[in-house]
Amino acid sequence: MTDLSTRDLLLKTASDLFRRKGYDGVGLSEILKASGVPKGSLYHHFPGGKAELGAAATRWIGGVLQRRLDRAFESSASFTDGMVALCALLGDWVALGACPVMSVVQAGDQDPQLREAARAVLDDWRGCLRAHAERLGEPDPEDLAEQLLMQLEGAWVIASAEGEPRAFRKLSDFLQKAQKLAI
Amino acid sequence: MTDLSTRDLLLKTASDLFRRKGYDGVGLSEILKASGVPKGSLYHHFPGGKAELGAAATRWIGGVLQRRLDRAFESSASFTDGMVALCALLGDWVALGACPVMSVVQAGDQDPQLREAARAVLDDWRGCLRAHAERLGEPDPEDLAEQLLMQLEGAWVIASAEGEPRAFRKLSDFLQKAQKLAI
DNA sequence: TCCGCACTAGACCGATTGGTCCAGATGGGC
DNA sequence: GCCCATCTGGACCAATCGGTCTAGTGCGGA
Repeated sequence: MTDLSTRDLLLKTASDLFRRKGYDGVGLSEILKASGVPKGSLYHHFPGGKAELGAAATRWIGGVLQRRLDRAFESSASFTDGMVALCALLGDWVALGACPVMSVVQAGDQDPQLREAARAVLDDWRGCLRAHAERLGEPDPEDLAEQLLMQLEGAWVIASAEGEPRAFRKLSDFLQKAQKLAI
Repeated sequence: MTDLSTRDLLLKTASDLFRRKGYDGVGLSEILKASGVPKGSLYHHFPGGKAELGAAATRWIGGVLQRRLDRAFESSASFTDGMVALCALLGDWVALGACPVMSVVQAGDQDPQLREAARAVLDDWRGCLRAHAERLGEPDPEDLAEQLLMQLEGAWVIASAEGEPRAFRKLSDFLQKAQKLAI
């Protein structure tokens, strides 16, 4: 662990490419070329090869995004405000790629590591949403977190297919409208 | 067009495999072996190769699923009832593979046909939901369709990651709870 | 100074990829 | 009976796949 940079560079490059093209859509050679890291280094840091790299990259980018999620909610006065901020953020990032979970789930058939990494990221995000819902005084934070995770993932799929953040803007509108009705 | 069976067999086999493993996770050889169709026939029916087959298979399975969607709503007294029936159906089908849209969106980088097919399927489904919402007397069918499409896609992603239909059951519960509140 | 370990660098491997090509089978219209 | 178009069957191709292996590099501690 003396050299964080090579390992982290691989994680960042790999997760970028996986999110853009999907796990099976990216070859190791492409990751190596983009990162400038030779093959020997990859197999030194990830002896399990592509599958281990894929699982690690998924968890890594999952953690990065979760920290952004936390920040969005911490600077918001209500849960709805936090969700609106999050939608704006994810909308701006549509061009950077799809949801990291979506990028690896279908490759879970080949290697259980990948499916497990995807599950773990979803669980973390759900727990994170639940905690903020509870903190901001929402009733039934468990169900609210589940429902919003669903809507976020769905918006991400649609936005990726359309290549533009329209779906996230729509979701943002829905949430604000629902809040107005509740007041 | 004398022989529909070979072409249709290819479409069915390909969409099955693509939904299970993703577009880039399936090789042509696997499709050919599973269907028993030789390579020459594939390139006769789909001169554009894998991309054309992928786009056609996506639209084909999209149409099949839309017909099931229609049936679920036609035998329901309210929009919520239709959605609940649809959730049950999709929940039972989780093992059959992910959403066909999700299977090809990320491969849209390689070939625009695939992205366009994914968009077209989403548009069809959205239009279909909107029509049923309107027919069943829902106010603002446009937005309702959009929101439910989002939730369905999100539930599908989560259910695929978890390998079980829990997410669809949750979505079903949410919709029924929301209906009770509105009454 | 020199040893030892963590790491880099990339040549090399067999398997598989998507794609091309053509020889043959088939069948309906003349 | 013949012919042409449609379709099938599969050999063959270069390129790329993920993975292995080993020689070399550089640095920290004894």
